[in-house]
Parts: sequence; structure tokens; C-alpha cells
Amino acid sequence: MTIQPPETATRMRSDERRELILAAATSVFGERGYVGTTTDAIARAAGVSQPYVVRMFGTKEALFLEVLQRALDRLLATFRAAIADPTPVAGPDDTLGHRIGMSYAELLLDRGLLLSLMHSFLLGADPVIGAAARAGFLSVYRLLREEAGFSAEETDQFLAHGMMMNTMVGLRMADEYADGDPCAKDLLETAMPQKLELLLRTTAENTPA
Amino acid sequence: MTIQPPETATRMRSDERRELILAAATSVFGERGYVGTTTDAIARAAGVSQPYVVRMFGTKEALFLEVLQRALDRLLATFRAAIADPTPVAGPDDTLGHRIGMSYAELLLDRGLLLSLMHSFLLGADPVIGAAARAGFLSVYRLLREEAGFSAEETDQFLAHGMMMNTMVGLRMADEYADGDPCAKDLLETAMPQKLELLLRTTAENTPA
DNA sequence: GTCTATAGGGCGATAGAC
DNA sequence: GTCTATCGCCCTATAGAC
Repeated sequence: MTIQPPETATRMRSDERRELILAAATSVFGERGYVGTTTDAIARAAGVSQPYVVRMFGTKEALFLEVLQRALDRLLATFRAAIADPTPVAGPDDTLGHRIGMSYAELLLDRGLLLSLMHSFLLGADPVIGAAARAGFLSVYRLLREEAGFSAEETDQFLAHGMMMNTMVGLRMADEYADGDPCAKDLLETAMPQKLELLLRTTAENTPA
Repeated sequence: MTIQPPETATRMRSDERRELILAAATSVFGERGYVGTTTDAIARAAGVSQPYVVRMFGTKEALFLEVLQRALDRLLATFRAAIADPTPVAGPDDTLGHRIGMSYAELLLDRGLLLSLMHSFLLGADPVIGAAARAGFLSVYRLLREEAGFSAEETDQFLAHGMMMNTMVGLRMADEYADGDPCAKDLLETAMPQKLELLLRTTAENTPA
């Protein structure tokens, strides 16, 4: 009883593996979507065997649901931090909307997080994933209304531009920008002001598809 | 030479079948996405055999690309008609943005059209589909800027709310609305003013998944 | 032109060794 | 706890009859 039970060390390791797999799954799900992702691709990205991934989470669907829940928790926590943080952001626009918007854009750095959510938003017809996705979206809506104090119109503006940003990321529109397309340049500079640099950084890392 | 060649009658029929399959494919792709859709599901929806679908379009990918192209052509034509149409719409808001926005919402009646496009917008990592999706999105952007005369900011607003609407449809958020969720009610009434009735009509038809 | 039958490959999940 | 091996299913695409 004086020493830790022997399982502790291994369980620690197991938890780390779990986090590693969840991170890999978030990335791959974000890139290829729920159906387009194979448990083998996740396993390779995490450096483990495919059956191990399935064993640890039961099913591919359960794994995706956990990725969604983590992404949502992270998103809500980020917004709450932005609401609570009294530090003003750089630049002339220091509204709460802008602060939360910038914190949203920073989530781009977590590879696949916003895209995994976005993919779930198109799976509303799926009885399990669709229900989770709707509940998740509504919880974000509620936070903005009730905790950030946004009006219905402000919330709509905020969410619409969030969906636009997710779409730009999903489209890999930054590739056109990098190729010098002037149209893509206008589009991205207007759709993601002050966030474009962040996007381009993320894209460079994600190049090896 | 006085009579039509005998192929004509059958070719007519073949074209009708082709349109039938394209309509079915648009619906199913919109509902389940590119990867989640089986050629067999499309075939059943169109009342033909699965190999016939593949034979007619070569591959599932080629079929999806044709669905995308048709959807895009339809979208661009709809916008051009709204720009050219001098008839004012009902209600106090008779800006060009509102007219085009309403014409966009009417595309909801074509089952799966906007959702098939939206699904392609998340497949930017796919070398073939991603390239087509980016080009398609940019062609819409160009039309709004050059033909509708929108500023960069107006275009951003328009597109952002379009993506928001697509997301609401993909999420089946109207189901929550129908279940009486007050949060979903606020959300939808603000995100899709004057278009909600249109959405609810579409959803009712799409109930059998 | 449209079908039935089926090949061929890939995927999620299970069994079982270590 | 993690692996290798493998089952069984499903899906795209092809072959070939009518």
C-alpha cells in the first residue's frame, strides 16, 4: 500500500496513447470526413495498429463522437476564456465579437478540430452523429446568446462567418491564394481579416496530405 | 433519310434516364456526402441497376463531378436570372442582395443540390474533387463581384450567410425547430428570415431518409 | 441499352498470441 | 496493453447475357 499499484504506470501510458489517437483521429477526420476516414489511417497517423484503435474506442462511430465532444468542449472553453479575458486584442477593433472571433481562428492551429465539427454539421441525416452535431451547434449558439450576451443578429453574423471560415479551410482555398489567384486573395482577405496569416501557417503544415 | 434514324427514340429515352440518375445522385450525394454514397443507393433511387449507373458515367467520381457541374450551372443561372429580373420581391427589403438571396433559397427545393455543393467544399484535400470545388466556389465569387456588382464586403456577407444556410440544412436543424426547441427557433428565424418556410417544406419531403 | 452475376479490393471488427 | 492474422461484409467496377 505504500507504493502505487503497478497498473498506474501502464495506465498513464495508456492515457497518453488515447490522447495521441484522439489527436490523430481529429486530424484525419477533419481532412477526409467521417465516412472517408479509415480506422487504419488513424492508426498509422498515431503509430499504432488498426485493431488497437477499434479496441480502445469500441467502434469508429464512438471514436468520432469522442472527437466531436472533445472539439466542442475545446471550442466552448476557448470562447469562455475570450469572454472572461480582460486583455484587449491588438488593432482598432476591440469588440467582444472580434475577441471571440480571433480566439475561434486560433483553433485552426489544432489540426482538424474545426473541420471535424464542420463535417459533422453535414451529417444531420445520420441518427447518431446528426443528433450529436445538432446538440453541439445549439450549445455554441446558447453560449453566444447567454454568456457572450450577443443578440440574435450578432450571433447569426458570428456563426455565419464561422461557417464561411470553415468552408474556406475545407476547400483549401489558401492553396489558390498561394498560387497567386487574385480572386482567392480578395475572397480570403475579406472573409478572414487578420486571420489569414494564421490560416496560411496551418496550411503549410498540412501540406502532406 | 426522310425519317429519323432509329437511334433517336432510344437516345431520347437514354437522356431521360441520364437526367433521372443525375437527379437521384444529387439527392443522395447531398444527403450522405460523396464517400458515404454508394452507387447502389443512387441506382435504387433512380430505379435502375447499380452497374448501369457506373456504365453510364464511367466512375462514381465522374458522376459526382457531373452532379457538381450541374449544380453550379444551375446556381449561376439562378443568380443571373435574379440580377436580370426587374420584378421586385415581396416585402420591404428589395435590394439586389435580398433578391439573389431569395433565389438562392429557392434552390433548396432541388433536393440535395446545395448540399452536394457543400459536401464538395469540405473535400478540398481531394486532388480532383477539391480542385473542381475551389474553381466552382470562385466562379460564384466572381459572378457576385463582377456581374452583381457586390463589393468585397457585400460578397463576404452574402457567401457567409449562404454557408450558414447550407449548414442549417445539412444539420437538419429544422427537425429541432419542428420538435419545438426554442433555441433552434431563434437560430433559424434569424439565420433564414423569410426563407424558413421554404426550408420546412423541403424538410418534410426529405423525411424518409 | 439494360440487366444479372461476380470479380477484386478494402474496411471494420474479432480472435488470439505475447 | 498491444500486436498479427483474419473473418465477413460491402462496394466499385467488369463481364457477359438478353
